[in-house]
Formats: sequence, C-alpha cells, structure tokens
Amino acid sequence: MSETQPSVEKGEKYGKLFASQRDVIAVKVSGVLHDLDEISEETASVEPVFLKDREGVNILRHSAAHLLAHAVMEIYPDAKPNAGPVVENGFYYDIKMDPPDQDDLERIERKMRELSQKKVPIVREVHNKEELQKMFRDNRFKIDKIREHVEKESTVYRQANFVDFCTGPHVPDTSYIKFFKLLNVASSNYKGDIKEEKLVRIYGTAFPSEKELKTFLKNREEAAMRDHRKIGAEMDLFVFNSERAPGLPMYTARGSIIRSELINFMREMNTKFGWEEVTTPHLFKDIMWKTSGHYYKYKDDMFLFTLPDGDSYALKPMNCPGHITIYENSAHSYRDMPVKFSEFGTVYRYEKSGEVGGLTRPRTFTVDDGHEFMRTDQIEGEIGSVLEMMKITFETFFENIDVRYDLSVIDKSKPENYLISYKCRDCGFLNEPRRMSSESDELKCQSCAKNNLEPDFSLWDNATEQLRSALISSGIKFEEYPGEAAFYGPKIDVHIKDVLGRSWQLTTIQIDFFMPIAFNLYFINRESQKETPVMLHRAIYGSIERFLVILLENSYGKLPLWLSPIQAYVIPLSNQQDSYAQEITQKLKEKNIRVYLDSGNESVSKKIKLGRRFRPFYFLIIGQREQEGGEVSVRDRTDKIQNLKVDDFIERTLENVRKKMP
RNA sequence: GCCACUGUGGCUUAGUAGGUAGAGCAGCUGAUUUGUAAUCAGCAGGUCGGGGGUUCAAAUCCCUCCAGUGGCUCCA
Repeated sequence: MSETQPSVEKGEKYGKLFASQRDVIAVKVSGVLHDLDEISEETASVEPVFLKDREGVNILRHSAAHLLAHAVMEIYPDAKPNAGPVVENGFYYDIKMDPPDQDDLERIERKMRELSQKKVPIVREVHNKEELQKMFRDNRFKIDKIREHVEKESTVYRQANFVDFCTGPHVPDTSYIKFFKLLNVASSNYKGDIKEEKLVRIYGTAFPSEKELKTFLKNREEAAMRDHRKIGAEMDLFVFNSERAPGLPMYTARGSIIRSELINFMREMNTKFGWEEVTTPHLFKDIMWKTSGHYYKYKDDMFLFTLPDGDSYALKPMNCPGHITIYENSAHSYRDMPVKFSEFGTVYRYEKSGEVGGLTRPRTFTVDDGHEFMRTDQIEGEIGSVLEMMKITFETFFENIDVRYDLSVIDKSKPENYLISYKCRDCGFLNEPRRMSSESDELKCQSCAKNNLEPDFSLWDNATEQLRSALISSGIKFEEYPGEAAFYGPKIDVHIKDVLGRSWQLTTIQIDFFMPIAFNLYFINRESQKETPVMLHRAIYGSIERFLVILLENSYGKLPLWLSPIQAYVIPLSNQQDSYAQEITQKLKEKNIRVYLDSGNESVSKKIKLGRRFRPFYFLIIGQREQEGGEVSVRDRTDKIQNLKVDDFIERTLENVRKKMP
C-alpha cells in the first residue's frame, strides 16, 4: 500500500494531483482528512479519498447536512442551526426553528436540489476565535461550541451566504451532493438536556450514486414490512389493546407457543449450567424496594399502590430481591457456593408514555433472569460460564447477526449516581456503600461523624476488571462505555439491531457487590466467619419479548420448524378428503406436531394464499392420490413440493424438531 | 415526560370548499368439490379514539383528554 505515494510541496493545494479526478473529494495526509483546496504547509504525501469510500460517503453526508442547513436558512432566515453530524445511513441537522410539516420538508428538499444544481463552491476559511464569535454572535449554539472547542483559531465553511462553524472536510461544491433525500422530522433537546431548548432534527441521507440511494430507500420500505408489530399481527402472535392495557401485550395461543419454546430451551440450558429454577411473586411491599435501593432511583417508574389498610406495595420491576429473599432463608457454606437461581420472571415497569413501543419497550416483560451468589474467587469463571450460555444461545437462534458487546462502566465524575463506598479522609474509615443522590442528609462519616468523605472505587474497579478479563479471555471484542453501568455495578451488555436499525439490549451480565451488603447477605467461610458474597445478575435473552422481536424481524417470521406455531398447515383438496385429513391431523397432534386443519370450502390456491401469513413450516395438501397412497403432499418453505408417506413425514419432522433444524 | 405526526367496522383503506359514511379482505349463508399465492352470489358488521365547543348541519373546523408512530430524555 504505502509504496510511492504522490506528494505535494509546501504551498500547493492538497488536491493538486487529483484535479482531473472528480471522484476524488478529499485527501488523507498522515491519517488526517483534508479538503482538496487546503494549502499544504509542508511537503507531504497525500492519499486520495474517493466519493465511494467509507470516508468519502461520510464527507458527502456531512456536506449534505450543511446543504440542508443552507436550504433551511434560505427559506427561514431566523432559524438557528446547531449541529449536523453524520450518522449511520445518513445525517441529521438540529436546528432551532418552527417544526416543519411535510410540505415544508418538501420545500426544503427542493431548495437543496436547487442549490445543488447551482454548483455553489464550498470554501474553507480560517478565522481566529474573536472573529468566529463575531460571525456567529446571533447563534448561541455555535458560540457555545466556539467557546468550548476553539483555542486560537478554527475553520468555517462558506457556501454562498451560508456559513457554518465546522472543521470539515467537505466536498468542493454543492453539485457533488446529488443523490439525497430528507427522511423525517423529529425533535431533540440541545445537548441532549431535557431542560434545554427544543430543536428540530431533520434526518436525511445521501449516497454517491442514484442506485445506492434507491436501494437504500427500497430497503427502508421493506424493513417496515419486517417490523415485528406487523409480522406479529399477521401471524396472530400477540395482541395490543391500547385502551385497556397500554404497553401491556397479550400473547395469543400461537404467540405463547413461541414463548414456551424459548423458555424450554433456556430451562434446559439453565439445568446444564447449574441454575436452579425458583418462583417469586409479582409484587412485594415497598420496604423491599427501599432496601434494594430501587425505590429511590426508580419509584416514578414503578407501579406503586397503597391498600386501604395503609400498606404499600409495588409490582416487581426486577427479580433480584425475590431471589435474595430465598437465598437469605437458609444458611450457606462456602462449599455450597455458588448458589444460582433462575426464573422466567415477569416484571413491570412504568415506562413513560413516549417511551413505550411494541414489544421492544413494553410495560411488562419476562426476563430469563438469574441471580448468582458466589465467592470472589469464583467471579471470573462464572462470568465465563454465562458468556458460554450466551454463545450457545446465539448460535442456536441466529446464523449471522450483527452483535455488539459493551462493557458498561461507572462514570467516576458522577459518583452520586451509583452505590459507592466512601472513605473518610480524616479517620480513614470505609463507610458502607450508598448513593449520594438518594440521601437527603449530608453525608457524614459513620465513625468520626465528619463530612470529609471521598468515594472509594475499589469494589467497582475490581468488578470492572473481572468483567473485562472474562471478555478478553472469551475472545470477545467489546467497547467500554463510561456512565452506562447500573447503579449497583458494571455490566456486560449485548446489543442487537432491529429491522429499523435501532439497537436493543438483549443479554446482560452484571457484577454487584452492593446488593449483598444492602441485604446483609453472607455465607460461612473456611474460617467459620460470615463473609459477604458477590452477586451476579444475568439474562441471556434479556427479555423474551425483545428476543422475539429480533427473531421475528430477522427471519421475517419464517421461524425454524421447532419454533413455528404452525408446523403443518393441512389443506384437504375437497371435502371428500375431510375425514382423511382429520385422521392425519389427529395423528400429527398425537405426535406433538403443531398442526392446523383448514377444512373450508375454498380452493387449494386460495387456502395457501390465505394461510401464508401464518408462516406455517409446511403446507400439507391432501387429495385423492394422497389418500389412496397413505401420503401427504408436502410443500416446504422454499415452495418445493414432495410427496411423502405420512409416517415418513412424521418421523422426519420430529427428527428436525429434535435437532432444532433451521 | 418533551416535540411532531397519526387515530374511519377484525385487518387494509376511500371520503378537504363541513350536508348524518363507501370499498376490498376476513366473517356468516348459499352455490361450487376444487391439485398447490384468492370460484361465484348474497348477508351482516361502523355512535368515523373519548369528551367538550363552533354551526341549521362535523369523520371533516376549534379545544381537551387518551392511544399509536418517529425522534429526544430515560431504560434498574
């Protein structure tokens, strides 16, 4: 790669060597992107960035975001642009303006096309901080950015009357931005702060070629067809009744079959990996949630109620306290550790109105939950064991799927958000863990009563390190996200994208040193002393509903045989085959094959047409020929048709179910 | 919770200068007895999300509440 790279002399434009190549839109000089027109300050070897390159597309989209803001400013001169970054599959721009409607959006897009055709040069200018502040004096967003990021000088990009504070690079002129589309309007808050100004966020996308744009738009339309809400309705899997139970899904018989299969699969795996299944109630008195700490952080998000006798209860938002209560009930020796409880625990969380949606964010969902109590020397091995469960699960359900592993760690600059031990700077006493933001009184040392405390991160650091090394030794690639930890500990989260490109957390593995302290849990160690166990929270599916979402969208509802609610959809050719069809249906049922008999007076074609929405694994057509030969005509997912003896079909089906064949 | 959009029979949907709702599919009835993505005919089904208002008159205009969708925030 790095043989003789073309180079430019001091004082020359970086793009000099590529002047004739329109598909070169920027250059890379020792790993840094630059505009073609930028003047080199020294002799440097330059690498061309083509429009179609990943980086080229990003530059294009970034320029398209500028073009969007440019068009908006032309139409609405009072608008105040904030920022317009590139995102996956496109870009957006946050602008302080009146929310545009569909017509406005089209008007903006037309203006963008107009500006594109005008081939407006996009010019980079360098200004010092004072000049910048002057240029953007009527735009507080830009001023904030200039104050925060600029030391002496920085760049702006000018295209006709529109100037944006930006480090670039950009395409040379607006005519490069040709194949774009504004997608939708949303809203956001400045700096993501809900107390800050409301901004309009306009999403759009741009591509190097018309073909790519068209493909993208087509895929987007098709993605909507794969939406689990649509598939679920077609397959008759679940029911939403927004008047009676907003955010509270119900499962039909067919939907329940899939749930049961998922649960059975995990139940077997739990057994294999040493998890004992327990059952806990769906509600507890509020004292439980006060002890666990959930109450203080989440009481606005819990279903809380008070009975006439004055007792207050809450539907459980988590299963851990229940499992803790079972653990507490008996004495544990270090020899018994780890103690591992699992439960398909249905939890209830009052998700705020705008946050609920489909099965990805319902107000009740079932977690394939597990809580483990162990000695510190068992942590790494146990995390590895859970990672193994996860690996088996994902391999079973998905052939290839884009998985992201996050290590969610504490944000040490905000200790008030977490349960943390505090050390006294005066007497050195290590105080019990607490969450500062839930304390009304000033924090005082429990030993010397002074308030000179500092957070002690040792438990957090320890837990984080154990998670990190377990990931590394499992050979998993991951990224760390400060501030994403749970209030009681760091966690490994696994994210998978839905069909609309939104990322959802499925698997989660969390180390918790604090809940055991909060509940005074212990086991008797080798020295016959009480010792606090470490807790591990884990869910492999995460929630059954979310997992189902990914399964359905990923497979377009064409679930593998062992998960299909209807495995065989029986269609008699005419009612002369009714009794034979009945007989076969009954026989399959007796073998535990899930079968549906469509005995209406319709043509085979029509029955197939109407039956397809249920995504049965097989259609079994039964006519006179089949009846005479003791056969069924089997039409599979690929629409291949094959006649089989009934017993052969049964045998084969059962074998494939057993093997969990895809 | 915030911003925007949307809300017509089980599903998809027509219905904008405001004049008390049309259709297809599904359902039911009858005819047809069918060979792998829709046989024909008929019947029934809607207080147009709820409430309030403007008007002689509202699915259509206004207010408000509820819900859904897309974002934001949040997500133990």
